[in-house]
Amino acid sequence: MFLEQSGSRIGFGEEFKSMTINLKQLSKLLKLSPTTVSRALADYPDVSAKTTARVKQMAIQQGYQPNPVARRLQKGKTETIGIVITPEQNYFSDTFFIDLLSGISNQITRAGYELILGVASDQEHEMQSMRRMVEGKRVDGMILTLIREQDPRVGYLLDRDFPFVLYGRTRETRPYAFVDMDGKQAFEKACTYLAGLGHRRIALLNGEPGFMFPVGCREGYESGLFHSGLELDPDLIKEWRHKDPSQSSYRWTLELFKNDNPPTAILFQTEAVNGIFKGLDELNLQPGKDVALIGYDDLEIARIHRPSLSVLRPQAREAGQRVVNILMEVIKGEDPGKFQEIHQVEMVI
Amino acid sequence: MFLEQSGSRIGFGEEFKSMTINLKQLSKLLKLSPTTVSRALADYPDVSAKTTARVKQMAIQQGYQPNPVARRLQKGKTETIGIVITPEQNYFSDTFFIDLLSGISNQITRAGYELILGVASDQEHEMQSMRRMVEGKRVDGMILTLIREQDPRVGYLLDRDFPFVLYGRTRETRPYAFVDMDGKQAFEKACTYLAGLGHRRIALLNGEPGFMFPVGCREGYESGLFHSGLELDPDLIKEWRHKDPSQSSYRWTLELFKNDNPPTAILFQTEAVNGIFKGLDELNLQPGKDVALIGYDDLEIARIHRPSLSVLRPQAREAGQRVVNILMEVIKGEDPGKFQEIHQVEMVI
DNA sequence: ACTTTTTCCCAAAACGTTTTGGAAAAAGGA
DNA sequence: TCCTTTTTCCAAAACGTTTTGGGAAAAAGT
Repeated sequence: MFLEQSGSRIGFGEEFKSMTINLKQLSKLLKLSPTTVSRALADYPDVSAKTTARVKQMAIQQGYQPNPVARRLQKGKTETIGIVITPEQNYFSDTFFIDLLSGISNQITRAGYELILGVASDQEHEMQSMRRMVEGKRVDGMILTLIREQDPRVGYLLDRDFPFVLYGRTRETRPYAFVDMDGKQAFEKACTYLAGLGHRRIALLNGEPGFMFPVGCREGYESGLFHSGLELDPDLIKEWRHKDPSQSSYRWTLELFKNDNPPTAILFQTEAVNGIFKGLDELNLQPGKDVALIGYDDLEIARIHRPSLSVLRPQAREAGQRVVNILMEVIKGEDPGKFQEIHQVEMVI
Repeated sequence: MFLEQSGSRIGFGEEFKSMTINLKQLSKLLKLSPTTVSRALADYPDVSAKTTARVKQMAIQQGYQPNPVARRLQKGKTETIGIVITPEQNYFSDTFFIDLLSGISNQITRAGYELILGVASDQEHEMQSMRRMVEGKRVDGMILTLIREQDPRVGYLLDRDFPFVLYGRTRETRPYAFVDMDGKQAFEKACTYLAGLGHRRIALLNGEPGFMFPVGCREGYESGLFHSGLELDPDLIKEWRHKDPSQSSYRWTLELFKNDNPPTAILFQTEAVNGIFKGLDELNLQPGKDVALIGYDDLEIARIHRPSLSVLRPQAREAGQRVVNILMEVIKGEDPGKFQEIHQVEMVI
């Protein structure tokens, strides 16, 4: 008996392949019209509770899954969201971006949507990839990250009234939806904290101008200095370049300590971390001991250097989920201007 | 005159939105049947050269793009490839994975296909995400990365004869398509190189068992030792864990130097790099000077520590392109067993 | 001039859903 | 009993392509 049962496993592969049941086939099995079956599965009230139950049971038993392509055609939606990333900018230097992506992806799946990914080597290809998605009717909405102060993508999408949400902000007068981290508040908090510890020479190793995020960071830094009664010294502000974050931040670190009155603390973003460590190493300065460091992002390197390093930790996963929820509303036709969120950033000492 | 022309820019936004021309509308414009227009655009020989040209010109002028959803329904293909990544394993610690992804994405776009991305938090969700894609008829093929020795994903896909290609290898007797890096040869080369420099105590900080890649690395390491006439010392082989590559490799680094006869060189993969540096730092050992290091992957940290560090650099981008090309063949019905490629890895001193 | 071939085009069907606009049957109200 | 309302179902159309299976006109062959 038992042997026979397990013997039935022979030819299993074939069974798997035939598991793609049609709506029509399913309705034939149930002796109902495709219409009724479709409506039963969608819980329409105009099909009796009894048949609804019967239909659903059979659907499960037969492993029926509606063909998404057919549904999309009929519904006139792609049920798809697009995102384009660029490798030249070190998106992936830490868990931060993958956390964001994780939040985005999971929420999209929960909505029954798909996430399609483009990888572009530069700004031009980035635009090209996005246009393919938008003009090729491949997505219902776009998610934009790593936003520049002047970002042509935003104007492009606004011009054709195409749904999108920014992770970040840009300089644009027309209303648009975004979720942003409060870099200003984070850097202000960090700066004030360091001043409270007695630091009088606090450096900022900031991101490249042109991108929006460093703007807020600098504002927060300056505000933090001001509220702590410290003077701003332009020599303590350096900007690493996106092309080579490590190299440039390494050089700027060395530069900072050529100063007659060198810094005792450095504020920075993720991308600069390796360069700074290399620089300090070369100068025989102990991070966290000779120089206090606070970085923006849940830095792996911070974790392993714990407890010598504090971090400003954005809730990337939650932000990603919000971005998707907002995008769904915008796709439904809600006014994008209603969705402008600035999330607080936690400081972990 | 000119003023009038530029005046026509008013209401441009509306024009953009109406730019979605239909095949039917296009054919009406051309006074042709949709059939002919469709066939003209697809370069069928049974439509005259003259009309083909006329159709194409009008298509461009009107910005016509065939609706991909409709095409997919008719063709019975999704024109979509799926990939699932998991954040817990540090995919993104270096440019390596983004390079691979970049190669994959670009080649997929070139084929007119789409790449849909799943992000799974663990092995179970990884499987779940893949099943959604496969059983939900959302993709024509899958790409698998970070392969385990025993990988349930491979069995699953083989069972239902679903097209897929591995980046990596697994233990499976049935034939399947893969592109793999020759980790064995790479580590053998590196080990031999170090021995040639006079190193007699070479350590291996290897990946977690359970994954396939470290298996080859270890084979190469042992083979390299053997051919250099060096004896294998089990105390010089440590394995970092995927859960916390930095922490575990940091601890193992310290452990390695507690040895009465400590190593003078370390071989490792990307993920261990931060832990090793932290460990060496704590031991006051200069990387590249007191201890020779060779890492697998085009490590950013290696680049900034240049020239103190050598690397084994996989051609990730090219590999990604190959994976896609192979997958396309498999989708067409080619025998997957024909496509089993092992790519050489370059050593950069 | 008549047949045969070639060239060029098209109407209709199909892909698998969902939505629209009823229609039949059952129930309720007088 | 007859009319109205409610319940429950369904046929047909639609979404925008591509493919199938011709068919008419023009060109070529005899």
